[in-house]
Amino acid sequence: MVTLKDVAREAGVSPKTVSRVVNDDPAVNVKTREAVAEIVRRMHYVPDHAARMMRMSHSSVVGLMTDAVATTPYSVDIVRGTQAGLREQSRTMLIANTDGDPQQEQEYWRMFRAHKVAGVVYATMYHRPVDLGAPDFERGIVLANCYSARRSHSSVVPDDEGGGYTQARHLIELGHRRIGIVSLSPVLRATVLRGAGYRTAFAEGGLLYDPALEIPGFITRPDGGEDLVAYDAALGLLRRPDRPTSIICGNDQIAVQIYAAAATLGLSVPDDLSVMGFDDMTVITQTLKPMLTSVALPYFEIGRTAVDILSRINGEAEGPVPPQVLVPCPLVTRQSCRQLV
Amino acid sequence: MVTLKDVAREAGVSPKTVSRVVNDDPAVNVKTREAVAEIVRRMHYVPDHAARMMRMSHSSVVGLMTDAVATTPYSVDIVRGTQAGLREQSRTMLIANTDGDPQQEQEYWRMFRAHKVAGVVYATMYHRPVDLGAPDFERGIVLANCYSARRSHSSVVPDDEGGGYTQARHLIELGHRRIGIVSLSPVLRATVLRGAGYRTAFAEGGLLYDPALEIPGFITRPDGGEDLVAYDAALGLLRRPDRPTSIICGNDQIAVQIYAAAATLGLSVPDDLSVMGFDDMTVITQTLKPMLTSVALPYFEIGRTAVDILSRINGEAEGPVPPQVLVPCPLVTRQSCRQLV
DNA sequence: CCTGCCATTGACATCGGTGTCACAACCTGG
DNA sequence: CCAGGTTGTGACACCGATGTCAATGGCAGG
Repeated sequence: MVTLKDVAREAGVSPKTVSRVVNDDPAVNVKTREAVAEIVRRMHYVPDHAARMMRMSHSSVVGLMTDAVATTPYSVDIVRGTQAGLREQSRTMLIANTDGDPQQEQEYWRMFRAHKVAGVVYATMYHRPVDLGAPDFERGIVLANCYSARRSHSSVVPDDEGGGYTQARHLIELGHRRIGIVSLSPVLRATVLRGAGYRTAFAEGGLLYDPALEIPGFITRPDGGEDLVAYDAALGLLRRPDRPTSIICGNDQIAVQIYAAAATLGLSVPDDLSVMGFDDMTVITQTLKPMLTSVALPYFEIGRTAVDILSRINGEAEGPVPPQVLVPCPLVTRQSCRQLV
Repeated sequence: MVTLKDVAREAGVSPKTVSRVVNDDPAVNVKTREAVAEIVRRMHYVPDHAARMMRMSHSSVVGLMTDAVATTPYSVDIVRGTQAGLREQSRTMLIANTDGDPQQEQEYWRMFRAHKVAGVVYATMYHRPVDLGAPDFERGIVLANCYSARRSHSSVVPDDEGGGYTQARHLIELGHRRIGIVSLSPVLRATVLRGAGYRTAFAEGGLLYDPALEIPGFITRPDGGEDLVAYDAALGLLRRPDRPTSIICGNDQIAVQIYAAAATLGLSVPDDLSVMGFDDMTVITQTLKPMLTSVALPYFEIGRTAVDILSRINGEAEGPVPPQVLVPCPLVTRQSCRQLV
C-alpha cells in the first residue's frame, strides 16, 4: 500500500502538500502541483478511505436499505438509479437487503452507523407507507417508492395517479368508450391512486365510470400471499354482451393473462381488444405478441432523485427539501392498443 | 458519537480493556467483562468501522462488481445470494454497477482499493468469459456467472449442460419422442453447453438429434442487439407435417412466444404441445396460462457460493479453492408439459 | 518467605490521512 | 527601505481503534 508519506518522500515535499494536491486545494504552486500529481499517478497512489473517513468523521458512502427489491424484477432499477446519482458525486453505496425482517433491519441500521454513511436511501418493493423504527440516525434519510406514515422523512414515489390517468387518457384518445379495468389488489395504495386517475380521465372524456367494469386481477389469500386471477377476471369482462373494447391492467403480468383470455375467446389483440399494461417490465412488454403498450414505473429516476434529495438534506447541494417528490410514469407506446374508427 | 474512550471512562477501565471486551478477547476477567458489556449496551456504543479498518488495514466489506445485472431481471438474485452469504459472516458489500463501461470499471476498481475491500465478487449478466483488465488488486476475486478466459480466477457458473440435459430428460421421461428446440443465440456459451446436454439426454433416450428441429429464437442484429423471433421460429416448427409434440426453450421469454404461436395455430398447451422454459423467471413462469415448467437459473445460489469461495481464497474458511464450481439448475415442474400416453 | 508463573490490566505507539497554525519568501505601496 | 499583506509550505496534533509489551497482584511450589 503506497501512502501519502511515500509519495511525499518521493516528491521531496511534505505529506500535507501531497494531501493538498490530491484534494485540489488551490493553495499549491502550479509547478509543485504538477510535479506531485505526476508522482501520484506514477506510484498509483489511492487515498486510503479509512484514514480519510476517520479524520473527517463521515464517509463518502451512502447506505441503501431495501426490503425485498429483488422480488419485483425491475425495482432493482432503483438500485441502478441510486448508483447513477452517486457516481456523479463519486460516491458509492453500501447495500443492505432486509428481506422485510425487522431484526435484520436493526442490524443494518447499526452497521450503517458503524460505517458513518453519509445518508440512507430506504427503498421498498411496493409503493407503501413505512414507519421507520425510530433509528437514532443523525444523517439524512430519504424514502424511495415509499413514504413516511408520520411524514417525518422526505420521499420519492411514482405518480400513480398520473400513471392511471395516462393509461385511461391514451385509450380515450384512441376512441375507446368502453374500457375495462383489471386492477391490482384493492388494498394497495397504487390501486386507489390510479383509480382516481382513471376517474379524472373518464370525466374529461365524458365517460361514465362503471364499477362493473373494474375487477381485481389479484386476490389476497388468507396467508398474505396473492393469487393471479386476471385470466378469469378477463373472461368475465370479455363474455359480457357489451364487452369492453380495451382493458387497462394493473401491471404487465395481468396483461399476459388478458392476452391468454382473449386467445381463448378467439379475440385478437389489438384488433378486437386493446390492452394497456403498467410497470413496463421489458421482459414481458417486449416479448408478448403483439408487444405491449404500457406505462412505465420510473424506478431508475426514483433512485436518482432520492440521491438528489439526500444531498440537499445534507446541505451538499443547493435547493429546497421537498417533503415528497412525485416522479411521472411515462407512456411507452407499442402495438397492443389500436385506434378505433 | 460514543467512542471506546467514553465507555472506558464510564466503566473506570482503560480503552484497551473495552476493546478486549468488544472483541471477545478471553483474557478479561469475567466480572470486568460483564460490567463493561453492560455499559457498552447502555451507551449504544458501536465500534467505528473506519478506525478499526485503518488499524487492521483491511475492511470487512466485500465489493460486488456487476456489468448490467439489472437488464436480466432475476440475475439480481446474485446480489441477494451474495448478501445472504456475507450476512453470515456479518459483512456487507459495496456495490458497483459498471453498465459494461470499462472506464467505469477502472474507476470502481480504484474505489475498491481505496476501501480496502476484503475481496471482490465479479458478476455478469450472461454466462460468459471475461478478461479482467489485470486490476492490480491484492485480495481475492471470484467470478460469478462468468469465468476467466485465462483461468486466472475461480468462477461459479450455472451448469448449463446439466440444465439442458434436465430439460430434455424430463420431456423424454414424459414420453415425448419428437422434441423441437428454440434456442438462444448460437454465439452464447450457454447455447453450446445446453446443446451438449440435449444430445446426451437424446442419446440416453434413444432419440436422434435432428438439427432441423433446432431453431434460434433470438437473432443478433448487426448493431449487436438481439431480436426475439421465437414466434416465427415456433410457427415454422409447428406447421411441419411431423410437428414436434414438445418444445424446449432457451429461456422463458421464448416460451411466451411459443404460447402465442400455439394459440395462433389453434393448438393448446399442454394438450397439443408441451413447452419447457429456462431461467424460471417467476414473473413469466407463474403468469402464463398454463403456468410454465422451467429449469431455474440458480442465481441466488451462485452468489452465495461465490462468497464461500472468496472466504476460502482469503484463508478465512477451510477448504480447497476450486477453479470452477458448477451450480445445478433445478427443474421446476408446473403445468406446461404433459405425459404422452 | 522467596521465586517464578499466570492472569489481568494499562501505557503507549501506530495506522494514514487532514485541520490548525506558524513561518519563510516574496510582493506592494508609501 | 520598511510595514503589512499574500502565497506557499511544513510541523504537529489528532481522529478511534488495536498490537506490543510492561506492570501489577495473586498464588503455588520449594
